[in-house]
Amino acid sequence: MEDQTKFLILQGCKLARDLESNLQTLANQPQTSATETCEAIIRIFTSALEKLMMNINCKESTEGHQSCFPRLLPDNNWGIGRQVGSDHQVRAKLHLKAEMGRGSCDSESCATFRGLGGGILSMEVSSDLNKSASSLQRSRRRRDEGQKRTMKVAAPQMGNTDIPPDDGHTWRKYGQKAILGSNYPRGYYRCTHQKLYQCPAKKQVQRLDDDPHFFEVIYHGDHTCHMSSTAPLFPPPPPPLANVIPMDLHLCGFSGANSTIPAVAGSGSSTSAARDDKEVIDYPVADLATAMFNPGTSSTTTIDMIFPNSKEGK
DNA sequence: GAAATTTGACCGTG
DNA sequence: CACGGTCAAATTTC
Repeated sequence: MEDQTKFLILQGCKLARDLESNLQTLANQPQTSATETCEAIIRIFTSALEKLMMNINCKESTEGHQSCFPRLLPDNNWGIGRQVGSDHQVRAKLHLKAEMGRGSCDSESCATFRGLGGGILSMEVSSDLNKSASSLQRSRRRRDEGQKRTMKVAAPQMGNTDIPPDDGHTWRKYGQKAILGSNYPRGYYRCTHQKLYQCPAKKQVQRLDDDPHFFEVIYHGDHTCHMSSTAPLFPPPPPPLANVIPMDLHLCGFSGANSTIPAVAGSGSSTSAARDDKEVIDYPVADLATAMFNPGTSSTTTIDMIFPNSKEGK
């Protein structure tokens, strides 16, 4: 069993122990607290199971890379990803396949959880450090050094549906391109504070061809501008062991710099602690935050928990 | 008037 | 040479 899988299982066990120890407390709280914690546990164990299954499939089939990826995106009632088909998605898929093809699947971190309230449905972390240095020399383009994180984000169904949900940072659009084979243009954003703080963070946002309700958001580089934020949206490149869970935990980053829901993020010490201490998992908070940013997404479970009457009146 | 966005051009990579 | 990432001038928004 690979380290990441062990890590997932251990995290699940820890969360279960926490639930056990806090059961009396939770019993006196709204039922959603226990429910969400249970869901978080299920999510973690499901991810562990997926990774275990993925390993089996990867080892069973020499061209089994193809069987790896779809298992990461099970089409179950948790509403997570689907098979992808458009060109750019195929490219992303091929990228992942290539990465996964190097030995076992743990050469990359790839994790998909339930919709987390309809927000990020899947996430892929990849490092391009292995690219040849010769391709990084000139000033323009192909400067892919550093981490690349791909997220699938549900588009808001209210308000401006043309932009993905706020991720807690301020971005400045510097370009837009029509992408061959895609129906929707790709937007290029960099951190607003790029000049002031030499913040290298960038992101690309593109609506998915086969599911316009979702965006593919690709992040490049980490924020070095932590102006009003107590912690970066994404931590420094995590050690391989910590790639899966912590990255999802940084959904808490949605309550970062310019968050509109500080109260939620600050409702417990676990959110900020999670950034520094990977022992702490706070999926419910992430769920809450994401759900609040995505009030009308396909995964209504969490939002329904928060606002039982949310279905009506929208 | 500053900041953000738009958009055509430029340029590197494959 | 096509494609895609970035630049930068023009335009819009606040």
